[in-house]
Amino acid sequence: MTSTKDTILECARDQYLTEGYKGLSMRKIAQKANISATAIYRHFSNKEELFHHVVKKGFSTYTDYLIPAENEVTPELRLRQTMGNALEFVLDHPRYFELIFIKSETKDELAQFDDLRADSKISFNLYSTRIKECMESGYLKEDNPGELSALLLSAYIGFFSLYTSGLLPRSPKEIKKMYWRSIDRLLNGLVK
Amino acid sequence: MTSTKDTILECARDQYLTEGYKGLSMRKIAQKANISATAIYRHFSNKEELFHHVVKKGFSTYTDYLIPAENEVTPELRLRQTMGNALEFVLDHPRYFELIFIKSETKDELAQFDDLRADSKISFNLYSTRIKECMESGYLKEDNPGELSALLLSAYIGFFSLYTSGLLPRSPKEIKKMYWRSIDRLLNGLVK
Amino acid sequence: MTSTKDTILECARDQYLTEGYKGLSMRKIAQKANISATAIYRHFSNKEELFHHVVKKGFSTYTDYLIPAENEVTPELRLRQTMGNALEFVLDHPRYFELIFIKSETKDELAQFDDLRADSKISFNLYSTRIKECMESGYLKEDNPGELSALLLSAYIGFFSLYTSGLLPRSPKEIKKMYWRSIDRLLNGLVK
Amino acid sequence: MTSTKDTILECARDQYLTEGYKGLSMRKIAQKANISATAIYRHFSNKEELFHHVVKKGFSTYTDYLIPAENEVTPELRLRQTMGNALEFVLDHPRYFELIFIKSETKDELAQFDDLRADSKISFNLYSTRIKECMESGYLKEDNPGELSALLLSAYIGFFSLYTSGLLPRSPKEIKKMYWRSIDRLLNGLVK
DNA sequence: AATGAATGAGTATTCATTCAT
DNA sequence: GATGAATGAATACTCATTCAT
Repeated sequence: MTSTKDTILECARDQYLTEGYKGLSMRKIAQKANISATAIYRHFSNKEELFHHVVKKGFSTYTDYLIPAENEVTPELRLRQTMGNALEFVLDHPRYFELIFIKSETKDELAQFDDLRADSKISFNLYSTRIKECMESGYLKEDNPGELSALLLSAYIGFFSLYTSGLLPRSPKEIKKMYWRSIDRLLNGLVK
Repeated sequence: MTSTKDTILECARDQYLTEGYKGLSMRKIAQKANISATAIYRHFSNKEELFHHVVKKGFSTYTDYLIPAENEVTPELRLRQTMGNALEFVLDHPRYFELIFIKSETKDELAQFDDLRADSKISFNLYSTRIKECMESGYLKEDNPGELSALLLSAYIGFFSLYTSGLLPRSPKEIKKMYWRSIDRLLNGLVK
Repeated sequence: MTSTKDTILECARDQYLTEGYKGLSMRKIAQKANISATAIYRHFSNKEELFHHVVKKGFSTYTDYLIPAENEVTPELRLRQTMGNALEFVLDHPRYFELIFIKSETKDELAQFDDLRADSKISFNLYSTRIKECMESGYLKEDNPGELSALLLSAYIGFFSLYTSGLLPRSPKEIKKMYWRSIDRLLNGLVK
Repeated sequence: MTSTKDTILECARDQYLTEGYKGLSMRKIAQKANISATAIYRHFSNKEELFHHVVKKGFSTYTDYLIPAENEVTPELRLRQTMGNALEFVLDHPRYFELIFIKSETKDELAQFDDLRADSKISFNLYSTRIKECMESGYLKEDNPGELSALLLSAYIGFFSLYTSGLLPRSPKEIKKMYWRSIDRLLNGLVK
């Protein structure tokens, strides 16, 4: 019951997620979607726009992972749950992680799109909000919340950048433990 | 007196550093090097091998930045100097930074090459060595040196990944200050 | 109150007049007419037929310029007014001029259509009529009216072919003067 | 023994001469030349440049027809021979005639190229020279030689524009006679 | 009377690579 | 060591047109 437009989008995402940007060709997408190459242009005016939608989908998927953490009962738990959800996201969708956080290949194009930059800020703000709460509740020391968010996000991105590069243990079990140990080391200097 | 091989390598590097991966075509490299496109094949069996050498050059450049930190007189200074040199590296050669740390576009190919993974480990070990020293000297708490290196490297990579994505302040002056404040926050929980 | 068919025709004409033949695509016409591309096929069986109508419109526009010259009071004045009106036509509608007189791009198709050839003859006959009058009135020497029409028309077409090619002065003022001087030179050998 | 470059050029010319501009596609040219479509790019950097060469060839062919008229013994004969050679040119190469004189389809591109405009002027100057001679020798009345050239050229272009449009007699014999009669009418008003 | 979806053939161009010289 | 010629596959994209609704 999915529309052709959605099918194209999914195929483009899969294509990107498995083959990377250079594997993202209109022809290949069409082939996967079982339509003619030109039919794509009925739904997306060009490759750029199509990819744009793929990226947007990546951001919304990421946000969908983070948001439920708001249901936890204390600021500290909300912060830790946010980090845990971010962990799940990258393990579930490593290519999406690359797409929205690494994306060196598309940075130039993305730079121009205000909506994508806005999407970027959303995750940033989710971290900020969690951190502000933790400062207000007395769990974390008073500090610049923006810079602290940047630090936490940096550690997250860098950690899984190393992971996707194959420089850290591959096993999900091990990497999860190592992730949490790293978080603890980090928070260690930030708590009151 | 540079050999043709070196000229090709330099041109490929420049091409990559200015135009990114999609600008790295044999023809364009040859044009820059003032030779015929096919002449490249005398020196490199194909594009992959050529790019491989470019990446290797990136790693050695990075290592060349880090190593002089060994001349500092105390473990703590050596650690801080290492981090400072890493900062200089990314500001001097943002494309090389991307190439060797972000490189999502080439990760698949790189994954197969043991020598590149070895190069990756070298910088890792430089961090490890600095950190071990600091533990021995009593500056840092006893901990797993490898995981601590990973954390420091993660923060570094993630921080400048955000920077090259345009999500952090652009001015070198500001970003340097913010970098050091982040390092301090990080070390804060790690020192004795 | 214009019908869709007329709207399409006008848009096709505008498109042709501003963008030339290569800009005359069904999609672009439809876009301008604010209808779907396929809706055109309700009114014209294909592109060829649509273009055919555009050309017809060009001819009738041209004829509309020429005819009022009949109101002048003497044969000589009617002849000169005809030439003056032809001048105004080409300055007002250079693309129409090309379309109906130059039209090398569509000649093959046009060659088959009797109605268009008939339209072509109309302007020819307008000239012939004027010239016959001038012979009867004694203004022009006795000669073959058809061949004289062809000569006058040739000079007209060729003159503005050079003009639209940029080989003659561009300014309307200058080109008008030059046009009349050329006419005088021509008539000089034809008058009694 | 013709080089591939020449072969391509000839095929492109033939293609244009028989199919017109819209038939001038790189693929079709390559097919005619029995090479791969991409091989063309070894010799011409793009379609525009290739077409540019075709046009140049058209101009030089035209000039090659006109120049021998210089061998005639009197100014009047040289003028008439020039006109006769121009006649032969258009009957031998009607498509070249269109290409260089009608060419509404390529006017935009040609407008930018100084060398082509220079080529255009050459034929113009050949006429001018002939006309100046005839004024000096007393065959023609004193007048503006440039404008007279334009008039003669206009008549020539317009006449054969009508001819290629099918509005004049098709038979070479008839059209030649009609051409000369028209020339005589024209010169009639210009001679002393 | 009109639409949206889709198609197949076509466009110019770029690419890494091979081969004979 | 190096070149010029050539290739086949690929690229994004446009076009006129058909068809079911």
